[in-house]
Amino acid sequence: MTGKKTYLSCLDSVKPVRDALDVINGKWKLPIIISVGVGNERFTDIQESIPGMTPKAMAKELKELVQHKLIERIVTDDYPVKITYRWTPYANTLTPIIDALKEWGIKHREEVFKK
Amino acid sequence: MTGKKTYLSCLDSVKPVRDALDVINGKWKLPIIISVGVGNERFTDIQESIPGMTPKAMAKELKELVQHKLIERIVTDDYPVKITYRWTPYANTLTPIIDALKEWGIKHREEVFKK
DNA sequence: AAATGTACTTTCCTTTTAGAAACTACTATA
DNA sequence: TATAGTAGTTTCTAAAAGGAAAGTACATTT
Repeated sequence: MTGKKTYLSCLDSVKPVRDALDVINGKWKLPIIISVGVGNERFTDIQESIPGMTPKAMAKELKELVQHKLIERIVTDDYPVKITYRWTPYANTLTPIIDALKEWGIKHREEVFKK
Repeated sequence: MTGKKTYLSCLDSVKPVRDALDVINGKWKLPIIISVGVGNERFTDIQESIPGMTPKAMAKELKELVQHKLIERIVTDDYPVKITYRWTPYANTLTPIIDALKEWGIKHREEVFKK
């Protein structure tokens, strides 16, 4: 008898969820996306809009988001070179995730306080 | 003049999202929740249903999920003591997040391959 | 000339995290 | 008696992450 593999497969769900987490996991990526989403475009603005985030963390996370084509870095070659960050159209596909997390977070806070 | 704070506030969204991430962030927490959700109840079954997860990682993540009351640990005192893990009712509130991540993950994989 | 703003990078250092492998303790089974 | 299953823990080590502070390079403003 093959006495192994008694568990139920859940890879149909686990694999795509992990694919998603590989892109948006971490403390800062979604906050950065949110901040850019509300209209912050400059490095310093984005960074200051998220309490506790250092420029080092910003630079690293932002690079990964640009690589994943969720945010684009735009260099405007005016005399003082201006750099702005914007949502790509692809970033819009994240709104259901952001909304679900936001809603859950609000309810979870209530849940924790009422206990 | 107050020449500071040129950024737009996004804390209304960032704070709850961070509250949510504090609970479900990490590589293994949602996979574990999914695995228990489909019916895996035993430590070894859950662990083996998620490729790459070591028992050490399992034990750590599972403890945190129990602390956050998303999963309960049930000790059945039969002659060989039996330990099972189950979803709490509260875990059900995560399904919108899991669904959103799963759907996005599926589409993202298509997106990556087509390029 | 000095100070300020912008967008980062670099350094230093400490704390976490991650993975492999072995180990424990108990029970049941061959 | 030896092996296997269950639910983890322990040890070791290497890699990664995290935070504070200062630095860079260039341009504008005062």
